[in-house]
Amino acid sequence: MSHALSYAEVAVDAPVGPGRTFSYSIPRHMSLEPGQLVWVPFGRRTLQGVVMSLAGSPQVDVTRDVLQPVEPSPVLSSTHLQLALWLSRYYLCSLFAAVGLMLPPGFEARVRSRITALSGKPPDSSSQETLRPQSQEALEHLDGKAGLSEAEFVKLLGRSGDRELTRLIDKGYVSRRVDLPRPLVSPKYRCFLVPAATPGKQHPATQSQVMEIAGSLPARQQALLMAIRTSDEAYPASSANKLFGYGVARALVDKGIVAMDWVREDTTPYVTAGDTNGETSGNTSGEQEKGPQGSKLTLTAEQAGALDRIRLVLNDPPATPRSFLLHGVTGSGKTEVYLRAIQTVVDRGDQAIFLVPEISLTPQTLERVNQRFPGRVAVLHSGLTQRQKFDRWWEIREGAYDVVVGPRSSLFAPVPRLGLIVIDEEHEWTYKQEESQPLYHARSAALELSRLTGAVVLMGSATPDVETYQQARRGGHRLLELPQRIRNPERDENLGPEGDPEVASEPNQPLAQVEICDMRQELREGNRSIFSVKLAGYIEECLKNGQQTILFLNRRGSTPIVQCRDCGYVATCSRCSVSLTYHSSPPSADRLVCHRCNRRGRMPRRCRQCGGEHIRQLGIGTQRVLDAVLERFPGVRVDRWDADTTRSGSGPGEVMARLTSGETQVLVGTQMVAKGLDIPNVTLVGVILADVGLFVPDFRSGERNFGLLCQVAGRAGRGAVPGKVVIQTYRPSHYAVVAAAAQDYASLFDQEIKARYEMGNPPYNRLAHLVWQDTNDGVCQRRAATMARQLRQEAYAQGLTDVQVIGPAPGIPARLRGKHRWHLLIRGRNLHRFLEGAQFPPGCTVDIDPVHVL
DNA sequence: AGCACGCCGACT
DNA sequence: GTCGGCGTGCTC
Repeated sequence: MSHALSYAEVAVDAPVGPGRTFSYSIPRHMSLEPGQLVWVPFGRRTLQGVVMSLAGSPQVDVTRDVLQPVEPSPVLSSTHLQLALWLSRYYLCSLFAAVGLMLPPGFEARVRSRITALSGKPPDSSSQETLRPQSQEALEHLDGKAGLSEAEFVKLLGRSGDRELTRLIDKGYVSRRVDLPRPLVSPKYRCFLVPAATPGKQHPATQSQVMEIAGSLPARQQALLMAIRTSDEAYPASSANKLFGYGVARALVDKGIVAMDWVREDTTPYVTAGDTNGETSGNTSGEQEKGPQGSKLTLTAEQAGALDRIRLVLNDPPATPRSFLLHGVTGSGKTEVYLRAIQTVVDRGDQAIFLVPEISLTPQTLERVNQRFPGRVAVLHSGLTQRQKFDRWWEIREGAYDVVVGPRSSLFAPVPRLGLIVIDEEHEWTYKQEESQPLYHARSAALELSRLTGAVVLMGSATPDVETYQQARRGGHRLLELPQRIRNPERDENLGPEGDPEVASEPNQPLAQVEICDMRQELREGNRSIFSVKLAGYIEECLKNGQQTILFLNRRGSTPIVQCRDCGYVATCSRCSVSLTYHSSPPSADRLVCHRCNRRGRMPRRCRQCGGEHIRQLGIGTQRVLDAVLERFPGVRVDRWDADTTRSGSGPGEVMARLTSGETQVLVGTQMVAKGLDIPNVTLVGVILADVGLFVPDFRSGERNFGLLCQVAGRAGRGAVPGKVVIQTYRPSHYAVVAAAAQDYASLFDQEIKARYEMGNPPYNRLAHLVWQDTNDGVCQRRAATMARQLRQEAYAQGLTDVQVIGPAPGIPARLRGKHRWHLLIRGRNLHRFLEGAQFPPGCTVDIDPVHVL
């Protein structure tokens, strides 16, 4: 055989550039395969890495050996390795960071090094005097001990202890020993004893043969054999040791009479939706009866048409594109289409991944998936213990489930034959990871995974992301429209009293009646209260009829925006057309600042548009709304639900309970009340001030507010009485408000896409968002500015006229956890080619395709 | 991330 | 003169 591939290209757990691997030699008699997790030496350290590929020759002349594999066989498939490579290059993160998304939970580990004293003899005793007293003390502390962890010892050494430690090691006072930890969680096996199929190696044992052999055995072995043979269930090896003594089982195994059967322990029962419901819903009592596999429901013509088109692509592997956007109004039966598409894949022996924005908000959807595929659904969520996550991972890999349901990270579940990826509520920004590297979007990653595997992607939404919708219109996805609500709701058959957001709760139930209320007019008529005459009247009526009201306040807009109360004008940056932010404290006291390009201006005393003097910051807190309710309607039982309530005191459970029981007459809340609440007795929803949030200096604020207002409006009138919605605003003509009131996605899309085109925002350009954070504001700004200069030069040098560098500007919030933030936006048509070569310094995070640009 | 190498201010 | 600050650069 020709000399084998004796080098491994390894993605090392170090912050190195995108796609970068390091070459290691594979020692003789160690065999490695791509996808294996290994320990490798890296500089002075020992780190984990993943073997990306094997090679006949290394990248450099001198290589070091792979130390050892973490597990004997690969943990990642070649598909996942390719996906990781794509993620790393696209999102500009280290290859290991990307690979880390796909590793079995609990496998990532760092070495723990221990410091031990070297017995007595410092090589040259003259150096004894040069030791710092603190080091002397630390060394004494070490005497007679088995050693200290490196961290503890460094702490003992005091100031710049790490440097002192290397000196002590070099001089031979102490030594550092590294142990490679086993994975935090490793597979747990239980050993069972079974009668051997082939005693005496060759011939299958007949009953009499076994009895014959048994007869000649020592008494204890005979007894154990009988126990094993007569046991109804698998006989655990642990009982054998306990009851018959250690080594008895061993003897039987050695004689080939009994075999050991290692079974991976199933520590978790199959999940049912009940596991994840928590307290979010007043659930159906008792066990849900397991429905038949198929549904008795007949599909509407539209649903059937959509499903046909999906099946056509499922059955035609070369067909492209392999992605669908299912645009269906609330109640149009999208979930039924998902379920049948999944059924098609499952019937041919493949699996599906079903992504949901947030597991706790979708109990009804979970319930339906579980009913359709009883016992074949793995629900992944943050409530699982490490152990449970780990076991679930291996079960999925072994093909124990047909459907994996979960949040964005579930996309990387190791399903063996992926046929379909469903992305429910495709527009939700929880699909973008924002807190830790890689800052990936599950939708983009799913599309890449589809390219790699041929799996079909099915995205659904009532209010699609305008970028997705645009791509669908351009042929990038196949567009499926479900414009009609279905007439024959299935709630009575399949669901508990909580109903289903997909299905109208009453046949032919009308959408709530939405009214826009012009607060400028109210002011002109002398009404300075936060309630319009109309809303106040409706609340009163609602109270009188014993119905409940939800008052919604957009909290996202805690940004101090400046608005004219007479005409609704909002101060915006002339260059960026995002709203300006009012600064009251020093460096730019009483100024308006653009948080995109950092342009600054004076706070106007009069409105630029109408000359009026009622120009001021807008913003109302939940507490103020609460007080206003009590003032206007004394004695009314009013409750509050926002981030503060959730964190402290009476949790959301109590708030929910009071609302469900009908005790609460008026609920004041933020974002949290917009999603999922389904209380039939809520007949009125008031949006206190739609303008807040409409003008957050982010180009997506219009789109986002449209979605939010649509959702809020959906909270009213879910019972028998038709609902009413009042949207109060100083800008009644704003396209997002008008479109939301009419529940008209097409209109929102047309205007939004035009604005995107005019401002050069996505999808017409791609974006990268760079954020610096530092305790020192000046340092932070300087670094961002230096980088901006370099990037502009580079773009100029490469002749890329389409690349723009915007900023730096202070972030929003300008300080976060004690650190100042400055940010920079890079925009361009072919942004990726430009960013490929760029180097980003530490302290700066790069967010490709950001969903928030603040 | 660590840990080198390297170049400037305050101390034995 | 050194010790030690932390600014770039490399680790197969």
